[in-house]
Amino acid sequence: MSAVPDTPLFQPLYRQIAGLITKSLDGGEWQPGQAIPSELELAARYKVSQGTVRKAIDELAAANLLIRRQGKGTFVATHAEEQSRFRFLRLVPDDGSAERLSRKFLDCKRMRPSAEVAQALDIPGSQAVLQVRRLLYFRGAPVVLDDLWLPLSLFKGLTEQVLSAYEGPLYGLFEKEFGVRMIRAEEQIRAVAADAQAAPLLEVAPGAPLLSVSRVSFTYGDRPVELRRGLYDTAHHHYRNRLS
Amino acid sequence: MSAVPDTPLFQPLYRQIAGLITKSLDGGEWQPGQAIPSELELAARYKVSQGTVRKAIDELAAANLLIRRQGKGTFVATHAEEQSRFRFLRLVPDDGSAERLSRKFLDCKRMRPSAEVAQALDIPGSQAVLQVRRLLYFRGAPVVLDDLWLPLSLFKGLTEQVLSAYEGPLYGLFEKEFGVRMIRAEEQIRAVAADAQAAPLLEVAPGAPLLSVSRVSFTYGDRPVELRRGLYDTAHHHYRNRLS
DNA sequence: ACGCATTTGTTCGTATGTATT
DNA sequence: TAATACATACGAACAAATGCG
Repeated sequence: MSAVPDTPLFQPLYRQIAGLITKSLDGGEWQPGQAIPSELELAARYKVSQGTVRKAIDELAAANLLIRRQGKGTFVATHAEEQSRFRFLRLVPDDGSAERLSRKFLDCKRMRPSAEVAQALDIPGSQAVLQVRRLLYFRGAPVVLDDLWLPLSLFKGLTEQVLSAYEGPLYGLFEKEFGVRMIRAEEQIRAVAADAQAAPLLEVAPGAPLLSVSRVSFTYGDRPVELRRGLYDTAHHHYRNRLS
Repeated sequence: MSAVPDTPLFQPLYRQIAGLITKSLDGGEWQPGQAIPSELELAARYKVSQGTVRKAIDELAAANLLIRRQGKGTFVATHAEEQSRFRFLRLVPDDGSAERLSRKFLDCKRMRPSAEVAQALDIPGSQAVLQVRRLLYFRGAPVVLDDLWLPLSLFKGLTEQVLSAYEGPLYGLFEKEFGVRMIRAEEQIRAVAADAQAAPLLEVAPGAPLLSVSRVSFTYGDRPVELRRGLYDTAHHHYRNRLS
């Protein structure tokens, strides 16, 4: 007969600390790639033991918000490093070769969001979004056609020139220039037939089977900040996934 | 100029303990669904502190080999529970409804493995395998056509009758009747066109886009024990994936 | 090349809280 | 209510990696 609240009010101390650290990350107190204070410093700051801070950091490291490096410190995760480049891009060539990929931006325009886009981004239909269309090339051949929708309020100043000028992963640009950090995403994958618009861009026959990948990316606090819809030509590549 | 061994010989104590626990799991000392000894008992058995046992169990629980339940004990993970039923089946209906699924076994025969199958299962081409073909129905409509290849040596006595008689997930049958426990899997996903064989079974037009999912499942020690190739009709369902 | 300080990683011990039976 | 088991929290000590002087 005891009341069981849906959202428990009393969290263990280490989880409260994890929440405070997350709030500091969200607030920009520590920048991506930089070290956060040492465990002993944080313990003093929050008036808890080092072990409690350790457990809080363990959680955030498991969620890929932080990266621990023995002897050096604990660092804010970043998309700007080579290591994390394939954390969100799961398409790999069938022969396992490490191809370098290039890209081309086809379009970048502001627009009113469709109902679907507005719902995915959790914004009112009256709030403008930016739509970006791009092609990814593996070894010179087009393999991925991506459409991105971004809330304009978070990405003021993003233009095709800015996109084309930046080297490196898009999420690196987002976190560096706009302070928007992607920390997780949900994808919906299905097989579709290439339509008249996509087929020539991907250089496949109309009706050819393509992988459709819809992704909503989230920042701190599970706030959606990007909707992405990709069409993958999987003739010589596949989407790799690990179940555990 | 110091030698850096590829496989470090000296592992931390908690990881050695995790290895010993895994060996006991592999050896069948504790059965799926059953509780393993308490942390204090294990600490006494291995002559280490409770904290070290905790950290070892933490690792194995994170890898879904064990499940902790406060106040009750730590249990060997099992595929026989409703909760874990969708750990390996990632296909969900677009409308989010919780449909019940049924199935039908079309075939079950022993055969020599193709080169591809033998390589995936890491067995010699001379060692026979079992091939199983089945259909999964969501709400009465065929949605998944699966082919499974299993090493005959591990699944002696598996017949279409045994398969049809068993209620519940296939991996539950495998662990209960054959002592083979799937603990992780690698999938390769692509879009393909329905061929003349698959199209009528899935009740789609020939050439219709289908999701192709190739899976290799592993048991303890990363030993592959199943190859599976599924064709999913994603007209009203999608493959759900979480990136983090 | 060496030693030292710093930081995270490992291990132990103890006490208390919470969930289950 | 009591016993058991996992969960939380603190403290201490040493190991291992790193970087600096």
